[in-house]
Amino acid sequence: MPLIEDRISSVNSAENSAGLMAPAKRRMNTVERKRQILDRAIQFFARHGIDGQLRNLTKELGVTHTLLYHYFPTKDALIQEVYKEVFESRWKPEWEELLDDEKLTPEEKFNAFYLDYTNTVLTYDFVRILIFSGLSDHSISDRFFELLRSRLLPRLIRETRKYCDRSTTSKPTQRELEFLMGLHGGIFYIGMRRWIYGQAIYAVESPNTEQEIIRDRVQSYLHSAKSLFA
Amino acid sequence: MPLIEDRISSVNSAENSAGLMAPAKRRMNTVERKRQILDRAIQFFARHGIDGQLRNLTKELGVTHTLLYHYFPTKDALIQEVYKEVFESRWKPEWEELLDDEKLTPEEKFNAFYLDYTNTVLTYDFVRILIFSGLSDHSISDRFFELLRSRLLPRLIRETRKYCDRSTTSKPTQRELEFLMGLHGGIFYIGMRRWIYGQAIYAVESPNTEQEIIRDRVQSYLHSAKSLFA
DNA sequence: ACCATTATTTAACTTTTGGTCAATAGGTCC
DNA sequence: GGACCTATTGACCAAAAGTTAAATAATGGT
Repeated sequence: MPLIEDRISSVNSAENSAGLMAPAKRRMNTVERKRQILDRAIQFFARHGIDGQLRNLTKELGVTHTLLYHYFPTKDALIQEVYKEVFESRWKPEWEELLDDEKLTPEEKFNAFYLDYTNTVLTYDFVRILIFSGLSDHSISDRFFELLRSRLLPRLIRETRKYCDRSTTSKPTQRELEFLMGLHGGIFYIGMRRWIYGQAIYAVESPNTEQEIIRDRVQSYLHSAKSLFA
Repeated sequence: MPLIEDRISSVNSAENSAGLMAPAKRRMNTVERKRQILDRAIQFFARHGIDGQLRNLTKELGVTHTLLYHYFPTKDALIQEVYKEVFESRWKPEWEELLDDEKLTPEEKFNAFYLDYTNTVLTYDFVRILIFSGLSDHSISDRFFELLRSRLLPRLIRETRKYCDRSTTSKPTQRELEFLMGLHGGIFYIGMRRWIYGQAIYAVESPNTEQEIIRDRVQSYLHSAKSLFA
């Protein structure tokens, strides 16, 4: 199944055009090499899925596939580390602080949060790996949604209610949550279109447009919440 | 990578409990068998992805994996037919008629359309296969979005403008389209949560809830469009 | 009942691919 | 420069998985 993005320039081709001088083999120190492998593995598995072949991954690195086993006991272990890395490096605890900030209005919080969320989460690597995980063993997607559910959604609902001048004490209703998921999903869908379906979304080049898109939707969400849950 | 949904009961086990009587082997006629294979293949690849193994697929069918080659020249050909089948069987031309119906208000159209769209497109098979395709060769996702873009979006924008009492002649702006994609993506996200992330969405059992969810979002969308694009 | 047809299976081949292990060689320390 | 450490490789294995070809056995027609 050829990937559509497969214009990957064979990276290991440090092949000196002369074709004579020795490969200039370099020995890396352990931690550095492991880091390098992990970084490449993230991109690689994001692109080809977890069924991507180790030999192809290491080709990009310019080493033999057996070298992987010096750093990771098994392919699955590598993938788990990829998952862990992607997952842990993308979740920002600051989001919670932002949403709890006393000095911001609900609208400002929504805008700031979703703009940052878009730039952090809606990346090629993250979106695709999240979905690959969801399609197979759920190992990241479950963890990610659990954080979303417990840390972010309650705060977002609370801010929504604040915006509507409603009491923030009672438990969020399903209807409120679903309405919020409409906004949230609509924004996540930007990443889907961009990194799964390969659609050119204007906002890639112009952060202004992206900001405008989010602002429109947030405003719509909050405004409608007011009349829906009045 | 074990699938989380793997409680598949081995279907071929028509194994008579006695364990004695002959396998009662049946010869199917060509078209019938091909149909059967294709149907199973859709479910199978939706569940396991296009990397699912032919031997496992045919095990579900109770035949040898080599039998596939009697009906399809190669695995890839089978997958292409699966794609084609899924794609063609799910797109409803009636959607266009519905959106063109003179007797319905924009709001009625949006509600009716997205309710039907949800029930038709947001199925296990379709959502997963669409995404598997998007992750690899884009072979269905491109075609699907092209239809969406050319057949549906212009009509939805037109209805949005009608709702806002605006002229429907000029070309849709990016901002309008993006705002619409917010609604659209939010609804597609329902399918994502359900069939990719494996979240229990309330609406599965209660069509009422689902209808309510959609109605809320559509109303919000139309209402906000009025003020955004006034 | 026999024959031709073809759906289906059996056996086998090939390539791919994760994984092992002993051998090699780059780097560092003395 | 020699010795030691270990990053890196090359040869190899076994299981997995797509594919082929010949053998087998239902089925339908006469």
